[in-house]
Amino acid sequence: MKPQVLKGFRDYPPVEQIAREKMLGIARNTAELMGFLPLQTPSLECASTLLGSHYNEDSLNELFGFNGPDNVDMALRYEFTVSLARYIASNPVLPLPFRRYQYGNVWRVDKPGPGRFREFMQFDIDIVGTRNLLADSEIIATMVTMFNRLGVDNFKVRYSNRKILNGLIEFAGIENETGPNVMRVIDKLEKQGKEAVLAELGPGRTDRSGDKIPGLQLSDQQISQIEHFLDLPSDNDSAQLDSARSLLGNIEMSRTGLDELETIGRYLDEIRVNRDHVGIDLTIVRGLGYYTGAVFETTLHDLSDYGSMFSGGRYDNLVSRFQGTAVPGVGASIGIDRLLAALIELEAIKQIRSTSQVLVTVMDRERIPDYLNIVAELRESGICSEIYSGDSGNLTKQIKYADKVGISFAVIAGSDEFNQGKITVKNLEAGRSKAEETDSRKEWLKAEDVQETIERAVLCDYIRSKLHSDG
RNA sequence: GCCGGGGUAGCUCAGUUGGUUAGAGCGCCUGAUUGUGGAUCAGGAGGUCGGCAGUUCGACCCUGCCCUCCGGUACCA
Repeated sequence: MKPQVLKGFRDYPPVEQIAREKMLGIARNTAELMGFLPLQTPSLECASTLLGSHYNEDSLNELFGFNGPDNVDMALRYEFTVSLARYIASNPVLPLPFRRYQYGNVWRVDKPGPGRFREFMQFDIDIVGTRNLLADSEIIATMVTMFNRLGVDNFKVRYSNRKILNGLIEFAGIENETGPNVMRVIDKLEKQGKEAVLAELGPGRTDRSGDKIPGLQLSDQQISQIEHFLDLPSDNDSAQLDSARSLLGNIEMSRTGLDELETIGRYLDEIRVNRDHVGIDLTIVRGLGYYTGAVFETTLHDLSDYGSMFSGGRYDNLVSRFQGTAVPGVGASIGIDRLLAALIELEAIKQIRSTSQVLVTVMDRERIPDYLNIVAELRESGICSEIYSGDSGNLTKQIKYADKVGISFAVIAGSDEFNQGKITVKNLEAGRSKAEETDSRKEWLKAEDVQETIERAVLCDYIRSKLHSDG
């Protein structure tokens, strides 16, 4: 049968997975540096837990659900927030606020697109059980710290507050149930442009492929009020606050949102977040319906077409489904694979093909015990290494293998070396650069520095020093 | 979901206005070199032309349906 992977799923080859693990390690360390606790929850949850009040045919089709063992309806999680809510509801003695991070795969039955899959990894940080804006500020500070530690410099976390726009919607006389749709449409501003957004607020539009997109049918006056808001100056934070206040200052809800933005900004200064990396952007709304306060997105200036790398916001009705009383929270989520693609593109992360640094070749099968001893010694001294474990092969084949999989050093020992208590170490990296200098095979094979025969006793020290000098 | 474009060797693609034996580059394997990678040279393997059905004396090519990939767009708890 033909080997195939499921639509929307993919393999992560070693070269990618090595980089991914490295990046995840940095993300985990940063989360713990900022005082978040690790939590893992099951991949499968009860269908009723995941869907709650949204349980209907449409939502059921959007996740991987089935009737499982013991006749239980279950589904793969599509995010972590519901599981977090369930965890909190079922652990009433949990000290609040609860600061947790969680990462892992989630699954959605979306149409796969560029960089978009049905199984993908997310990394979430949340602080639940508090309305204090210190929590919002901590989430943003963590986002900034994480990017810094990932080696990214040219980025910005932009934030706003849903209350500002909610106030405007109320003021413009837009019906409550249309509110979320307005948010959803404004969220397209960056991708589709202002004209498309205004058209969708009104009569609708036709997209590039000729498909019709229905509009929200707002009145011209309502649309122009929203347009006015979107046109507010966007340079510095205080200018944005001032102009928004003069436009919406007499709407109480908007005023509250603006005050909150100001407070968060102050906290961010005091917690020493670099001002270059955070800023207010009143056009940030986020498409999802459940945000109630702060909302934020992170873009890389060098890769703005990649979209937001890390985004989230405040939700104040998290756990009500499970225990009646709402638990407020604020959090953010990274799309790990999108970020990895970006880090590779920016060369912020090195692509390494092999975990082994040394291949111990097997030249003489009678000497296998000696070769095994050499690998053991290398490993004991902390050098990642492997013995050539192929079925057969002359030295050519073994060196070729090391070259192809990207191992830097080959240890070679035959009777010449064993009789003299020596060992030969070939530097494949050095050989790679030498190859560019000459076309003559003989010359290349003889090149200095590519290979050295040393005392057997100093093998580990020798390789360690070489690894160091290579960086 | 909707609109559009593709599927020919492991990869990137050429090709045939329907005709006998389907090609290239790269990659892969073997050897020159069984104690040494790259380059070079010599040789070699690899294809039900996405699937099924139809039209035809004859289909990789035409028609229909399906699968799948790509681009756009919608929805997204």
